[in-house]
Amino acid sequence: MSHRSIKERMLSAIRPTHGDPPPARWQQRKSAQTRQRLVDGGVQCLIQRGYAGLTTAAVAELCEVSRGAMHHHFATRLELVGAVIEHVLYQRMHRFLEDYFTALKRRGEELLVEIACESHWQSVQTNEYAAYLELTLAARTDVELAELFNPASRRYDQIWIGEMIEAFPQWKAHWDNLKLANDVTLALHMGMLLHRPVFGEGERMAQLQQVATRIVQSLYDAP
Amino acid sequence: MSHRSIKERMLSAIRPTHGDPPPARWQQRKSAQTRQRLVDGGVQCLIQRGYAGLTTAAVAELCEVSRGAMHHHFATRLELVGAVIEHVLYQRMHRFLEDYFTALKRRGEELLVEIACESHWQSVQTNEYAAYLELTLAARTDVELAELFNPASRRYDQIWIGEMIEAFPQWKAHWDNLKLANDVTLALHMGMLLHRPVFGEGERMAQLQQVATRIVQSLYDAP
DNA sequence: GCTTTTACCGGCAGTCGTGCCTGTTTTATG
DNA sequence: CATAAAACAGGCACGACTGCCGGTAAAAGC
Repeated sequence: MSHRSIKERMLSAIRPTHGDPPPARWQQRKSAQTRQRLVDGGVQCLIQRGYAGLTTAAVAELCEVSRGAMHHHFATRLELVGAVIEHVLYQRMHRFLEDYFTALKRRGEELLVEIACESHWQSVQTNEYAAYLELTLAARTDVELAELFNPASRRYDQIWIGEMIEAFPQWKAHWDNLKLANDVTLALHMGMLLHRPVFGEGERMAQLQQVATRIVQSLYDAP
Repeated sequence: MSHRSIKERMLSAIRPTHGDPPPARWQQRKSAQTRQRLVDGGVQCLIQRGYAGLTTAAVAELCEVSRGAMHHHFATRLELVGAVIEHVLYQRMHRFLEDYFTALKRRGEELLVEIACESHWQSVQTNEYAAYLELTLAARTDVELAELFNPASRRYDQIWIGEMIEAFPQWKAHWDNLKLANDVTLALHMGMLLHRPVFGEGERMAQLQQVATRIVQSLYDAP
């Protein structure tokens, strides 16, 4: 299976399911466009001001949309949050796959482990991931959000795991190692990101990234 | 240097600096007591409802203290937050050292690496750490908090690094490895904790903890 | 062409958190 | 005992956010 089709399949599995039929009418097109603007605005708020700052008023102002229109598209704050969650999860996967396959094509498959680790560390430092992180963190103390986000997050994980073997056929022999390497990378990179204010961005962080790569490599080489 | 004195020195370096002179008068004692109750209440709020839920009203109600008394001890919300930060950092170190030295004494020094990794993973799952985590996360998007918390957090890191070599004299030969092992553990455990809603608490997490220990052990054995 | 639907507007009441302020009680001081 | 200084109580005004509702203009349906 080609890179392109793997990527497409993974993305379509996580794609937001709002207006699947392509909007034919003018009005619907404009509506969908406004809706998307609002979701993007929600993501922006999330990144810049955190989940607590993701407020209907702030989003409306940021998007230059009236509060009435806001309410028309998303009757309640949580409804907007739901759309933001879907969008963020989609964007996160999109961003990683984009980077990963581009780098893979450019640098060659023999550097697979190194490229995967680097791409993931890069993807963790994007705005898309910042939004995802913010939701993860807020869901720890906000039960309403948790009920909405955690199932979505687990579903993301399941899709990811399920498709990973397609993207990394080299690992087929030691499937458990791949899963473990994945989990280590996810956890370690999130921890590294959150420790940035303490660790800084210099040598200390570079060494950690080196360790991350070494672990994955050893799991790749091991039986 | 004995375990006890190392522990005392580390703790005194991070101890909250409010009423250093021991309160002699009745009134001052009661005042300090109420203040401490409020700080504890703030930590509770932080754990249960997140940083956004750490509100003066909530703390006052939780502690059964009037809003007036609240204002008397902490004129502004941020003032309370400052006290909470100091207390949380102190408690975090206290909790880890308590667990670590207890386990070390009980199970013997030859299991040092294993004990240290386990103790840290345990310490990460406590309420004290949950409060620390909540502050770390909130500081990402709240500039006011960041200005207060990040310096304190860095100071904690410096004290920790500086004293670590006293607590682990076996590592003196490869000081860099100790620091790296420490950083890996910090980052990985935080990431693991945050991935708990996705990873669950079963085999998947246990394997990660095993990897963490293995990394530290290999850094310990390596030159 | 007329009606219905749809997208959008702006205001209103209710809730909550904050900071401040004026009293009241209790303890220390001379 | 008088006075000052604390610890503490509770009310008030302000601002922010939420959810909802009546109204308008444009597009869709018949």
